[in-house]
Amino acid sequence: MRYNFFILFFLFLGQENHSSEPQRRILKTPLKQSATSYSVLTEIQPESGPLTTPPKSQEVPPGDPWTPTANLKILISAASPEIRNREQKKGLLDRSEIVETKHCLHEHLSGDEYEKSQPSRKEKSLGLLCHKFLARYPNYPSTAENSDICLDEVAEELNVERRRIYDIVNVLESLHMVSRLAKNRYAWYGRHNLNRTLQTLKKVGEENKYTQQIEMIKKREYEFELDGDKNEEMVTKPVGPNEHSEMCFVELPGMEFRAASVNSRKDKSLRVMSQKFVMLFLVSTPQIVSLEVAAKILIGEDHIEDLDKSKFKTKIRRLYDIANVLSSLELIKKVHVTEEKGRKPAFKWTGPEVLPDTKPVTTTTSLIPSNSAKSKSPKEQCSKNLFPSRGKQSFTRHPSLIKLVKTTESDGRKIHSAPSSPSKTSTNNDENSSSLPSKMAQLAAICKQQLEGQSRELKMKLTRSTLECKLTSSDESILKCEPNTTSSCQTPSLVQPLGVLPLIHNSVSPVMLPQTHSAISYAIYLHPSHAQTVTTLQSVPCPNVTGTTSVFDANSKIPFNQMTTEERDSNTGEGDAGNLVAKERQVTKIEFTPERCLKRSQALQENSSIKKCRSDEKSLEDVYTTLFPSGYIIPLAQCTQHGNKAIFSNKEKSGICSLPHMTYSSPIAGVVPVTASEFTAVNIPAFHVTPLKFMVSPSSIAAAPVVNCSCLNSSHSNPVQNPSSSILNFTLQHLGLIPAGVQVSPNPVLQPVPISPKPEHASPVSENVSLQQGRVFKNESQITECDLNGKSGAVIPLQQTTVPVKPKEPQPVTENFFRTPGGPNAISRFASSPADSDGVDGVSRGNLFAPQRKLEVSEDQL
DNA sequence: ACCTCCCGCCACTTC
DNA sequence: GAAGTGGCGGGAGGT
Repeated sequence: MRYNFFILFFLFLGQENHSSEPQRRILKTPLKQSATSYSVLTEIQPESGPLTTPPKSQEVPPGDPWTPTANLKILISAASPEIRNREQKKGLLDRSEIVETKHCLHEHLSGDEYEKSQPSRKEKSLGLLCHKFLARYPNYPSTAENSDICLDEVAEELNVERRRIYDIVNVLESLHMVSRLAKNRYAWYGRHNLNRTLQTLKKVGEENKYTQQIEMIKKREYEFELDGDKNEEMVTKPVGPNEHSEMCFVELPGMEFRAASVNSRKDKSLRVMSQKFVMLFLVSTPQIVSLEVAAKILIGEDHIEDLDKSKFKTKIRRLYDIANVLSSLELIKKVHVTEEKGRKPAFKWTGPEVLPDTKPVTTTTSLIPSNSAKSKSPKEQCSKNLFPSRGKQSFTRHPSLIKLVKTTESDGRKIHSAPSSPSKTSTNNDENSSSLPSKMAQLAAICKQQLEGQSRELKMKLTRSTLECKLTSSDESILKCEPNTTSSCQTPSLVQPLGVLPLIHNSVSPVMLPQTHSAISYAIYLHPSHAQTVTTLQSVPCPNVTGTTSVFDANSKIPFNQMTTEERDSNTGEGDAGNLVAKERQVTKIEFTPERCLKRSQALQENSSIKKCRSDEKSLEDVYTTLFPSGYIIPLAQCTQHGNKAIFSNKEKSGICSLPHMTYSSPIAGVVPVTASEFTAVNIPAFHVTPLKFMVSPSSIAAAPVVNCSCLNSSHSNPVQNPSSSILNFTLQHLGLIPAGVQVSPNPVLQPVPISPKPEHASPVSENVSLQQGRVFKNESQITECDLNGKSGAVIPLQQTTVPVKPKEPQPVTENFFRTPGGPNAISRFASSPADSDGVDGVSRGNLFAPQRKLEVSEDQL
């Protein structure tokens, strides 16, 4: 009997692989293209070897799924339903025969054998089941094909409970790959709608500020690490403006749910979770999301009070379910991020790059986060203005409202809906890869526009605007809120509601304080964790990311540090352009005022052992350099060339840019008071991975353009060339600060030993990382140069907050930052140590204040 | 011990 | 009331 199975299985394989047309016609539902089927089957039966020799189950060591016995198991579990299906239709077998076959199998095998012949747990996984499910249908079904899915049929053919099919279908539904037609029946759309859906999800995710939420969660995790159990509630506490939001299912026009039952459970359903999960990937850079963060965000959005462990576990379970299906769709891939805490499961987006939707009307969802309308902060007001035309903010998902609108639109849209017009959607994202040249051109244009606009703007408002605000100049939509942003940046009295504030900061942002309090200009560096990092790997706040967003376009580059090589590779081309707009937008949302910093600091650190914050403005005056729990106030005048020199030389010594492993330091910093002299004295290995953010005094005009050149940097095609240097010169020339043809050395000090990306190249880190890092350091150099040139601009290590700075006077707070291996004393040791030959150590040592998390991303087979 | 996630109970919804 | 859906969490297989 077992032989019969193998024979039938081969028949099955042959049919699948060749996928003959007659065969397709026989089936009620369209078969997937042979390629896919083949891959699926390959997975099911990969190189199993001599199938002609039926294995004896006893001889096979258990546990190896690809042993002969495993083949048998697979045969039974996977092939049998298919065989039955096909043979049924061919009239060779009927159901009774199948049953009989199974029965015979059972009889022929002993209890133990039969037990072993049963598919293992793995072979019954949802992922594999989903593979089989997907193999039944074409990616892009034609309209001629009958794409109805009968759940009963499928369940029977796949030999699973219908319950499992629901799991799959629900996720597919969230991507609009299927839609429910009626009881027990679904329509298969394949991937026709996928790109639209992803675009929409990305947009909604951005609007929902998932990036910031991720950021906050990571920050809180870090704080939790620092402060122990005390802050547990903070760690799990939902964050962001969406605390009270119940984001609902995002629908596409023409894809509305037809069953009320579905609608009634939408809010909790796997569908919504799935969409949110996908959103997290789409708004993250790199597109890696850990289950933990995802679960927290999803929980946070539901109910703040339901933060017990069981809820969390349940969420994780559901996320696994979703992830399995998404993995089968090849949209995500399982990876692991390794940090100090240990190895954490995460998933990496491997689906199509999702470009910002340029045609909002066609992809506008009928749903928006319900909280949108609730926001009243200036920030939210500003945010509202970003999407005035869409009117989405005015909607909440009320079924009656939505249905009213949809019913009128639906029919018409359905006519044009993707399922019936594959060619239309096929031009979308799936072909994104082919649009790279245009993307690059677009990117270049954007950068150019930015540069020009910024230069102009800089001259006019140099002393008034933050660099971040200026960066927005190229973003049309952001411009609308610029007055707000600008004024808020300058108006210390403008205090952001605490609940919203943390989410506003996408990056550590230097803020120019009006020199009303003292003659000293201050740069305030907010907590890096609010920076754009978001994207990043689970609970691995990356200083690079957090610190540089607005200045060095860290969004697009720093995250590279955290990417796997594969990811970096895939991102280099398409990612930058695609993410640029979003990144810029995020950058422009930064609003800082001293009070905000203080308030925010208070809020964030309230339960923290880090209580260093001087939360009155007086401190700004009285304290040379005032410590902020989440940032620094650094008198620019004190950030002397001297200090920078020390830093740079140190970096130089330490082989700075080396970042061989996926090792990242935490962005969390800023709790250590740092004076200029301290900076000077400190050796900062952390600079290895710490992008700089620098402050520009009103009189300094050279630095700002450099800052604004981040986009240029990002588009720079030559990773070896020092982009910052070129940009610096270009900018200076552009601004008329130096005559054309004159080249300014970024850093005379370092000139003899140009900061070379070589160390980075030597490392496993990709060129992107190297470029990024090289750029960062060059920027530092540039800043130094400006300072040297007598401009009062100063370079302030942004994440230097994460820099190992040993406080002159021991403060309790700082203790928290010396938990990293080596302890407080290690600072001096590290400081005095020569360049770290290995970038990893350098990084680790450098981040004495940060949760020294060694982050490694490994990819697993799901 | 922890990670994964299958499995099926059972509440809710629809027919 | 039966059938369809799907939330949910126990607990077992896998690592």
